[in-house]
Amino acid sequence: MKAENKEQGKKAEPTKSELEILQVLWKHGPSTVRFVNDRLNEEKRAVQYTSTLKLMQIMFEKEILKRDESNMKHVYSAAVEEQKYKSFLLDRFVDSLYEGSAASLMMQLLGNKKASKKELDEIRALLNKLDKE
Amino acid sequence: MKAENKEQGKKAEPTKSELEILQVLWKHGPSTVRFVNDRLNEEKRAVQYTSTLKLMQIMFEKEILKRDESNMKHVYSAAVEEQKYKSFLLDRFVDSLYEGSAASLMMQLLGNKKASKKELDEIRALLNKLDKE
DNA sequence: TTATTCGTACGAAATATTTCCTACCTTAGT
DNA sequence: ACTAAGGTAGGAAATATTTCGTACGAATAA
Repeated sequence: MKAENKEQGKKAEPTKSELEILQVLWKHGPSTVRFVNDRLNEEKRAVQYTSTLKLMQIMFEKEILKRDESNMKHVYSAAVEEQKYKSFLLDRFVDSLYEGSAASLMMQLLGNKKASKKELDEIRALLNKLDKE
Repeated sequence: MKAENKEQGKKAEPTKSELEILQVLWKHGPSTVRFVNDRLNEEKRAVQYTSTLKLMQIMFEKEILKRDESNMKHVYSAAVEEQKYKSFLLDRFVDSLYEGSAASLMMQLLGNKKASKKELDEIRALLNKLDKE
């Protein structure tokens, strides 16, 4: 983290660990460190309580998380909106890998056959909807 | 980098900087460090020659890059295939942000209106093609 | 009241990534 | 032969990220 970011509280690139924490908070809503840590240990990997705490404190300083300090058990929540944030990450991903062409990315996804028939139908429906607008 | 990875030459997560170098090599084919460094300075940001050199040497050790040492000017190339590698990164991206649902990602992309009419048509064509299979 | 439990804060270490300095070698030009 | 230009290698430092140990305060049970 550059000093610039720390001081101005700019949104920085989330690291893998930070993203894991965000996912827990988006999924379960405002949570204590203990809760988040438990979820990480259950769903991801072994990690000490204070490691999770520290990371969440850092994310709070970076303004990626908010927290309610009125109780001893601080309750954290994502300061960034899930959809907006994912859009942002997605755009950056598309830019860095596909030079900004969303279609290229989709082609690749479709080519990967990662989507089920039902999903394909949903996509087609959405395409048609976009067409009419 | 874990010792494990260094010793076994496993493919590790590419960092932002590493990805930039890969992009240059994918785009221009086998290149010298000088060439890659020039492209980075032109297209991305100021960076010293030896920084690029070092990074490419590290990537070589990690087996992300290959190199031809028969001449004094080593010629580097990507050891990973562009499409395969991007697929791999894309899958990981989908897994980490959309719990593996490619359709969710596409919905979001389409919702973002990042695709032009022409691109949408291409996508529809691909969808139809997949349907017939 | 006392001890145990559970919380936060903070510092430091471990790990990873990125950058640059310096040494030295080879090639090309004079 | 000598010098300049440009190459590689490798170490060290700077920066970033992640993890954990320790200190200590607040709540709770005995």
